[in-house]
Amino acid sequence: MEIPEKYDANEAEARWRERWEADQIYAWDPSRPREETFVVDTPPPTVSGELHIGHVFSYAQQDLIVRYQRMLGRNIAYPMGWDDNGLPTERRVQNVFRIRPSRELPYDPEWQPSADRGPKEAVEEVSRLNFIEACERVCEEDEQAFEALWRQAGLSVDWKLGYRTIDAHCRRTAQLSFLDLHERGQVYQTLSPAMWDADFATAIAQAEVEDREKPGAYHDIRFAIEDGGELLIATTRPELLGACIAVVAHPDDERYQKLFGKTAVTPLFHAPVPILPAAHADPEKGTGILMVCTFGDAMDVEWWRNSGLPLRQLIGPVGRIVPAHWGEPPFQTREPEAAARAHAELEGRTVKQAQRRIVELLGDDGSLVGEPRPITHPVKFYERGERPLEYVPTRQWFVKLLEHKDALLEQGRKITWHPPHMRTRYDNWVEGLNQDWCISRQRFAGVPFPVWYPIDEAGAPDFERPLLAERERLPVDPLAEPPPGYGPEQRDQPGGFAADPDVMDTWATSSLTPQITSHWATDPGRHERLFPADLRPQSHEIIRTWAFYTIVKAWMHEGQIPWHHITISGWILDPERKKMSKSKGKVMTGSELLSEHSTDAIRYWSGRARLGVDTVLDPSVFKQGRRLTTKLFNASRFVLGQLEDSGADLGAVATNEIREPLDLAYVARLRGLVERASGAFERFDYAGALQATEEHFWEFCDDYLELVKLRSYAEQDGAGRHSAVATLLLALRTFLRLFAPFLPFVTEEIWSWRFGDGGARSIHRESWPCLAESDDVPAPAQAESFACAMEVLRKIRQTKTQAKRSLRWPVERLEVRGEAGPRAALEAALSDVLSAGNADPEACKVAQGAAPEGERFSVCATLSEQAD
RNA sequence: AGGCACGUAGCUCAGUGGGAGAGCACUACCUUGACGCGGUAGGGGUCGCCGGUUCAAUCCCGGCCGUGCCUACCA
Repeated sequence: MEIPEKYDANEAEARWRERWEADQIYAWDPSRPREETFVVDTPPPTVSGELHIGHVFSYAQQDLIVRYQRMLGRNIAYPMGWDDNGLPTERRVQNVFRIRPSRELPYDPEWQPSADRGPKEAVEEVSRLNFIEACERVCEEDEQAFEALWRQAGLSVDWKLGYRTIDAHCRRTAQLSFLDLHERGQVYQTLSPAMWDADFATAIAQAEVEDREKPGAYHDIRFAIEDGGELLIATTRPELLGACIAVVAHPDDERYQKLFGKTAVTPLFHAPVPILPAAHADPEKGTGILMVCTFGDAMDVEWWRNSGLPLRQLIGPVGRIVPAHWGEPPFQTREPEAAARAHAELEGRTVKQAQRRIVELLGDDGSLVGEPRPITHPVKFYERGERPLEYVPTRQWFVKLLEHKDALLEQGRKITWHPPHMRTRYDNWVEGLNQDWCISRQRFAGVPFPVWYPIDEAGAPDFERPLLAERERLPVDPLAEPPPGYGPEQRDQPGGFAADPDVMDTWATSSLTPQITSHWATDPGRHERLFPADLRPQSHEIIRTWAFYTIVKAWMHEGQIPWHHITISGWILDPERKKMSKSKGKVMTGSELLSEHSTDAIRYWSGRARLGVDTVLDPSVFKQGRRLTTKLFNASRFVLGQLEDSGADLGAVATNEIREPLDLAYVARLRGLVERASGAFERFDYAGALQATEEHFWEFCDDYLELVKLRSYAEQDGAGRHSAVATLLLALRTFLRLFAPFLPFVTEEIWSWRFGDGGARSIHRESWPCLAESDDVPAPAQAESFACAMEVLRKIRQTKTQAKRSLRWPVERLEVRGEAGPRAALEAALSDVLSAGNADPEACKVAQGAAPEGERFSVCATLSEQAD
């Protein structure tokens, strides 16, 4: 095969991508047994339209491990899924098309989403199904972009194993999971205050909550005490005054002890509320006495639950103040009319607006003492939300977690974490759980609950007796299909049924990715072969969601761990050390960087980064990768060129012809590399393998190649030449395969020239280098020959550089002094040293003598007056 | 506030109980018989600070400082 002079990475990479796809070299073979299989539980990226280099970085790291395993001969099951459920998708669709879903509107088959509607036009309301269609359309476009990126990045995915979390198979799996957990008593429904995002108007789970430091202010508000006197409440949420159900202070707080049992009266609303001791009141904070509202925070919820006091819900599902009938329970008041007047001022306002207004009212009323005192404090947000969470009493489905903490910690310990300290994050999360998993979302684009409720003759749904779908009929859409035993005309009729209107948390589906790939729901035989998976690669911020929930599900359904190993990638940081996905301004897309620097160079950069370690985006590392690629190309060209140019039959040289002392010593080094790189990969330490390989490769080029260059193309076709060529070929075959996971394109290109039969045998299906390949090469008598030869050659080079001569400049006379041991090792390889240094063998003297501290030889090279 | 991790050359990062390293950047030189998308040589670091263990500490232990993340913190 013709060996090109220059390497055109973009051309070669495009060519090999097509070839690999055509040859299906990454296909999983369903006929091979479990023990030969390596199953990857690949992260299904959230199809949200953002494509940045951070994605490429972490997915490339998985691919390194996968490619190593493939070269060990494993049958790889490496799927790629898309997570197109959930709020990120809905939000994008809402913004792109400027539409809002409505539960009331009927489906309009003519309607088409259009991104061209200008920002000035009103937001359009569309039916649930039209909205879902728009979501699917956006996802499909994004999925194509992602797939193109993954292909460009050289991921060795078997695309036939792909899935989308909204496809029928995934919906069936998620619904089956729900039914199974229901049967096992691990899910329950309850009507209680749930953490609520007002913009999305849905409940969310603890795992999706994050704290943000926000400015706020203490407002000191005067409450009357019914027997006379008053107290001062400090609150950051004056707008919840109407929701106040009690006033509490610490039981040991002497300032307030005498008030316990009395009744306070709120300003504006004149509501009588008990003054009670409560352990959670901190005497140091605010005024030491606080109002309990329904609901200001999690503490309020917990305290209310145990108090038996009424629920005065003020904040509605869209984050505005709802109507209230002051004077009627639960809104007891001493002055109904005044309370109603105050409430009218707030009703319909958002929380923020209501706060501003009530502060004015309290000021006018004389109940606000002094000016608000600004503070910053942590406020809980839905991680993708923009308004602080509220607590809204609603009916939600939960998966039991709190009673299983110990078991879940135990499951975590059965999994090998890479790096190990990442398990601590899992442990911290499990230990800190304070709620069960809320899995229902009051949204649209997601997997519906396979549940209906019977409606009694009075028209009220009976939530205690849910009607569950039959397993064989999954997936179902309860909003479109009737439950077993009912007809469609009975929907929402007395004596009929009502569908559960909610969809599941996106994690309720993505926590099943191992079972989705294994076809747990439909194919027990395949499940047996693919579950548990071997590897879960992911990033650290979703340990508490994806890793955690996946462990939960595998344990609840089958008492199993979902995978044996979990690898945690670090983040890519921009030059300001911010996470790439959060970078502001212009960020180069992954595709741009791959084209500019070549995929191999970008993968090299990924491979350099250790698991779990955040990495700054540094183009100098791309450059290093590019340089390595070029060097590999050129060195290979030289080695294989020896075979091409030769009149002699060097194509048949074999390892058993390796006899020269220098070559034997070099093969010994190469064997050390194979052991080191393989050991590193076995520990999932691809970066260690790359580092070892790269170091050895540069040594191979700069030192070994230079030493044997002349011998390898010596005029006479002798044993020395055969030994050199055989060693070069062994080394090249070894390096190419050691680099193949990192640099899949250039290694394949080179492999195809001679070893791969023009690409018919892909390097990616060759076997990983092993010691047996060089077992017929005897151990060197002088193991130090290579090191000694290099030391002398370096000193000759040094002399020439200092004399500002080229490296081929002839050496007229060479004197080497050293001890007997090193001398013997050197002399075994002396002829190679002399030819590499262009020194006259007749004028070379090696003798007994002292060497400088820490070195073996003292070398004196006298350069010729003139070049040859 | 607790936990985990990190702090090594100007930058990005390896590393080990005994010699401080790589790439980039920088300096000088080499016009190359695989490679100028190259090569050779070189300058540059009290390995965050303070203690301890040890014959010996950048590495092990303790404390401190700084950075990042995880968890907690809404009156």
